[in-house]
Amino acid sequence: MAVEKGLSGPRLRQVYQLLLGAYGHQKWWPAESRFEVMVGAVLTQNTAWPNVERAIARLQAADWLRPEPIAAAASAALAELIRPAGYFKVKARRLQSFCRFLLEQGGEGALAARPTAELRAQLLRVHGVGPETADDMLLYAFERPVFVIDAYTRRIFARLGLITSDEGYEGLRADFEAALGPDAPLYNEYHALIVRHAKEACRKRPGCGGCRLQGLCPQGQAENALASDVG
DNA sequence: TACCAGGAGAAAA
DNA sequence: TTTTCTCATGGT
Repeated sequence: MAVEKGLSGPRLRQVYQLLLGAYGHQKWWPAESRFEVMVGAVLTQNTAWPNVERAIARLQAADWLRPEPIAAAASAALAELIRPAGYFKVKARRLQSFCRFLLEQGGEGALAARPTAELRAQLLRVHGVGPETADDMLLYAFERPVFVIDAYTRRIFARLGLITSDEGYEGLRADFEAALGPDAPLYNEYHALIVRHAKEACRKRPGCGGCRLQGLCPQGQAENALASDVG
């Protein structure tokens, strides 16, 4: 199955169907509550997910997986709990900023009642919440039709020749959303499949010979297969 | 031992 | 305004 060139709805849906056919539904985000999704979004910044899971488990064990104790904690104590996620001093400050914002705003319910654009702008004003983290929260915690552009998305779609690797975050997000139309469940599944595929391909290194979707492989070794699929 | 992983903010140019 | 630097653990 060849993937057509250019970022358009039919082409994006073609890639989506390839991924869905290979991996099935991913049922994301891997969390038990909206708050856990938001905490995970901060902790996963530039960090592998298994390390985030350890940090979340430590928060849970301490009964700190709530905004109140995190907001009120000594930064050093919080940092020690989330140490496995890396960048623990930085992320402790970021988590506290976010939890204080959440409490000041009246909690998750109050945020959930706000229009997407307004909520996104507010999230972006919180220390430690950048575009990708805000969009993770909007899509996975608040089920808003916001497409998350992460390193995996860039790598895979650049490899396919559908985007260039240096496109800005906001422009790229707008392009994906315009091509697919507003559809939160689709964005949810699509991003989850992209991450799944990137991890799947990574496990196949070196060579990716066993990758089930060579034409979408994010690894450089599969460029020949990619070219034949896209061409 | 060296490199990379689901960023973001601050400082420097 | 844009680019570079810093943060840090754990797995491969």
